[in-house]
Amino acid sequence: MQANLQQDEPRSPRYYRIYQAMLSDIQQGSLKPGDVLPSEMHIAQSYGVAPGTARKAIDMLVDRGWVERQHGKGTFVRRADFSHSLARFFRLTDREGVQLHPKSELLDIRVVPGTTDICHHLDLPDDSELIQIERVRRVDEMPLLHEVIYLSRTRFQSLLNLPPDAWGDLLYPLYEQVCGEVVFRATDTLSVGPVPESPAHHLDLPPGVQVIEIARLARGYDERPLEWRLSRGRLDWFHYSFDIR
Amino acid sequence: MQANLQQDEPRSPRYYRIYQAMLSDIQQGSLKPGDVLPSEMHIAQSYGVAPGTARKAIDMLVDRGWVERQHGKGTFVRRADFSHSLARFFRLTDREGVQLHPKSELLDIRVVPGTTDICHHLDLPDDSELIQIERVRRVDEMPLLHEVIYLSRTRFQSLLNLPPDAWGDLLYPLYEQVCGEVVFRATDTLSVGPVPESPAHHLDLPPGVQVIEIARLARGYDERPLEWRLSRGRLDWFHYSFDIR
DNA sequence: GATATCAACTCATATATAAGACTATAAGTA
DNA sequence: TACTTATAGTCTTATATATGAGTTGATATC
Repeated sequence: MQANLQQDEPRSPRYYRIYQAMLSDIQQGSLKPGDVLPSEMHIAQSYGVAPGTARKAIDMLVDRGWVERQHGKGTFVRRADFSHSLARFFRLTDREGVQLHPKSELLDIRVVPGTTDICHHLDLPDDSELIQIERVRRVDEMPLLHEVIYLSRTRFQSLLNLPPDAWGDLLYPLYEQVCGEVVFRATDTLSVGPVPESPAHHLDLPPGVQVIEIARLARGYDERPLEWRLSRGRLDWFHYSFDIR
Repeated sequence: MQANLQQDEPRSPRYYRIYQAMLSDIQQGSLKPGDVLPSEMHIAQSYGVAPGTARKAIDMLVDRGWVERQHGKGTFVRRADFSHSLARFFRLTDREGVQLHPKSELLDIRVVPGTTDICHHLDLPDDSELIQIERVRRVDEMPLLHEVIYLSRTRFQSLLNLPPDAWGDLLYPLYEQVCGEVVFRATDTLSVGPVPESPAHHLDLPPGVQVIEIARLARGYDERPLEWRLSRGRLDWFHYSFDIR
């Protein structure tokens, strides 16, 4: 798991080199989500540094969202949670303020030849075969979002053999259980454009009206792109807040 | 500036109480943007703690954006910079990739009776008088954004006497120089809606078409609301990206 | 006068150590 | 059995100290 510190880089602080070494352990998969790290004392001893130095390296991993500390128990590789990601865009609470979880309906799954730009997003050769998944997300039977999802066929092959009742509301846990691919972070890009006919139909909208477009590129622990998706939703439900300083 | 630590709260760490004390100095204005903090050694001595404890308190201020360290010089109260805030929403680079800065045209400034919701945003009594400013932001003469800005009349009175040529492209430096009010952070809320007639005219759009709406609440160092503004812009130029994990 | 050196101050990195607080398990007791 | 207590392991807070590195201004030298 750990090795002695290389002194290849001329002068970077010890805590930074330890941070890089532990990050590499996580990215290469020798430490998986949920795994416990060695204790701070063990880390310090195995790298031959003082406890404070090891702790500062762990601080960096915590700040960047790679691991979580639990007082009295240990430090664990963090599993990202995207289960509330739609709540950023839509008011998903009932009259009592309780969180509502959108339901998912699988419309279609098939293998398609990848377009140039999607393959480019996914770091794949231009003509790679992709798995295309079409879904509708609903709250109280009201259609909220139409999603088209693209995955590398070679990495997600086993999704194709999945029985229909195995598809839950969330995809990322499925990716992990069925394909062993774990999403660590994602980049969402918002824009607005006219809705094509098929999404319009599932959203109960006339084709061509403006909808919010949420393009997402999801990446694994090794930063490699795993999934690209385009979600479209009604504008009148949409809002998004964020702080700047 | 500093005082001995109160032990009012039964058990919070020393570094946290020092953080709170220094934050209070900033929020109350005894430390202003650009001011240098006492050195880490001085802070440690004046609070009677070890240097590492004082440094951890400063770490918290740095992490939260209140101060900035400069190696060899000191630690300074940070001045927030909103001059590139539009670049988050629109591609503001020319063909060589150089940043373009939108120009501002002042359309109107007047005193208006505040509506209930705007006064509520600004933490003012329901019928307070407000200063209303109307502007257009342009890039290469192309209208990008129409802004309506609301300020408390009592706090921003001196803006009313400002000669037209004193208005630059950026408002926040003006607020500071003319009114002594400094913006520290802001919350932007994105939505989409139909454009009223007056903004439509200045954006070269037919009234009623959908536009991006950016509602901003800007706050000072003491967290009190200073400004509420509603900006509207063409949808076809708009996009916004962010990371989630 | 122009340049180089030094000294004092700053933050940055690192060590070694101690005691507190939280968790889980094992051992003891009623 | 059910409850309490001890213990070992973990992260957390805190001290005291030393050395490195960047900045600035004063001083010395050419």
